[in-house]
Amino acid sequence: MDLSPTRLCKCLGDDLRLGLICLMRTDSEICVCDLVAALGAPQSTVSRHLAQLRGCELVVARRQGTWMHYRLNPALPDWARTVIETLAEPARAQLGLCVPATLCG
Amino acid sequence: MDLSPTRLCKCLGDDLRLGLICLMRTDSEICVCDLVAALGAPQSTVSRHLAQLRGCELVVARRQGTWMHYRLNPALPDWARTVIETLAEPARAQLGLCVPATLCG
DNA sequence: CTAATATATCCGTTATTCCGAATATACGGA
DNA sequence: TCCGTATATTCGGAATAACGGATATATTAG
Repeated sequence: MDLSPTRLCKCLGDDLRLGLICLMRTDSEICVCDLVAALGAPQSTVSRHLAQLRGCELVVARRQGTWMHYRLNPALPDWARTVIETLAEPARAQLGLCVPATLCG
Repeated sequence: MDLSPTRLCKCLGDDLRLGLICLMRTDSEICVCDLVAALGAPQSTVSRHLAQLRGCELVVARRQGTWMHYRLNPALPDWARTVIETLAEPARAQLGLCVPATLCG
C-alpha cells in the first residue's frame, strides 16, 4: 500500500487523524495513551485511525513493553513531509491542540 | 465557509478534485470543457466537484459568454498554496495528467 | 422568439467512511 | 499460570460522499 498524494490527503482530511499527525513531532515518539488523552477520543477510535495511518505507511510504531510508540515514518517522501510540516501549525490552531508534556515511556 | 486544513485535505483527497486543481496552473485559467476533456469524466461529475471546490473557496470562476473559466483562488492562505504546489507534481504523475494545450476561450 | 452550446443542479442509487461498545490480543509481573 | 494494563480488531448501524442520467439555467446567434 504505497503513499500517493490522494491517499495522503484522505488521511489528513479527518480531524482526528490530522490531530494524531500533529501530535507526532519530528524525531520524537508519542505513545497511544498520550494520544488518547490529548485528543479526548475513545481508545478504540484512536487505535483504528492509527491503524489506518500505519496502513498508508504515514507513521511507524515501536513496541516497548505494553506501550506502543508512534512517530512519523522517517522514510516519507519529501513532498509528503513538506505537506505535513506546512499544515502542522494551522492545524494545531484549528483543532486547539497542545502537544502533551508528559511522556509515559 | 472558511478554509481549514482538514477541509483543504478533504478537497484534495479525491482523484477527480485533485486532478482539477492540478490542471489549474498558477496565474492562468482553464475552462470547464478543457477540464472535462482532460479528465475524461462526465460533465455533471466535473461540474459537481467544481461546485464543491468553489464552496470551499479553493477556486474562483469567471464567466466569459457561455464559458466558465476557473482558477485557483488568488486569496488562498500561504499554507494552502504551499500544499497545493507541493502536491502538484507527484499528483500529476500519479494521475497521469498532462495539462491541455488547447484553450477554448 | 427559437435553437444551439456550455455549464449547473436535481435526484435516486450505490459506495465509502466513521463511530464506539464489545471483544480479542500482547506483554509484564506476581 | 493468572491478573492487570495497554493496545488492536470486530461488527452493525448511522452518516456522509460519489455517481451519472435527466433536466434546468444561462448566454449567444439568427
